[in-house]
Amino acid sequence: MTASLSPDMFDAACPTTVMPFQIGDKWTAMVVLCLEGGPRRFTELRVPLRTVTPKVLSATLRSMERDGLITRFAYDENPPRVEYALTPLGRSLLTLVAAARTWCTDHLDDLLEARAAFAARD
Amino acid sequence: MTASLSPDMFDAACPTTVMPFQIGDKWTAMVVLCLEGGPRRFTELRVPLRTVTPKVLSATLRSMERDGLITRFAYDENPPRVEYALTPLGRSLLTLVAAARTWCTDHLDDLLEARAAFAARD
DNA sequence: CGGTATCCGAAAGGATACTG
DNA sequence: CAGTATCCTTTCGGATACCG
Repeated sequence: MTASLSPDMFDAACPTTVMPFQIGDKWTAMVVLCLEGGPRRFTELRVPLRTVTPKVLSATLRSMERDGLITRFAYDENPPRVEYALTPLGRSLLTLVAAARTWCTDHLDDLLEARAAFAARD
Repeated sequence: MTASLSPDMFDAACPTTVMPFQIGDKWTAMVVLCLEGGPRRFTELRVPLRTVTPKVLSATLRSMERDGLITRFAYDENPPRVEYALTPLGRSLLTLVAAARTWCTDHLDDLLEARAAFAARD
């Protein structure tokens, strides 16, 4: 079985929020990361994505489903159970997300330094 | 000397506008591409970026300068001349832009197909 | 549990006109 | 030439509350 997702999976002050990348909508890349280890349920995703509202998360998921990045499977059970999983297409984003994250960690200091320098002389 | 930029450098119906990536603001990645071959002037950039308004282009350029992606050099001449050029940091984005573009061309068909399928059954 | 409905504020981007 | 000034529309994301 897959381990549960940590509430601390995404740092609230994560440097990547400062960085000039976006894959899909605001939460798309994080959802991809959350699904890397296997299928997840709606509420399960809300744990690491602590501040996302249900409305926005469902919109994100539907848009990702629409684009073929994830599948949505609703079990015919009560209480309801729905599982989201990466498609091969969604999985193909992982390398790109990794590349973007690498760029961010590699160059965060440069960017922050540039901002400080710019603020100083203007 | 560097060849001039073509007005057709960016297809108006470019597939990448459909794709789920964004580097910086809307025009950032295109500016990076425009500057790949060497320094460019404001008006020169407006040729390939046909639909960008001066207000938005100047905001984009200032934000890129602020983040250390480009330099701005104003010659002390009349009529005025200003040149924008990639910094090493900005240049380091080129590989990432290339990776994103590769992903887009490789997977555009998949994404379009997924959208059509989604639209069909809903 | 897995969402939807409604309302709202902020921000991005564009249209148009003007300037040193 | 290289921008700035105003205004305006659209979009995104969040707050809150409710539903099958």
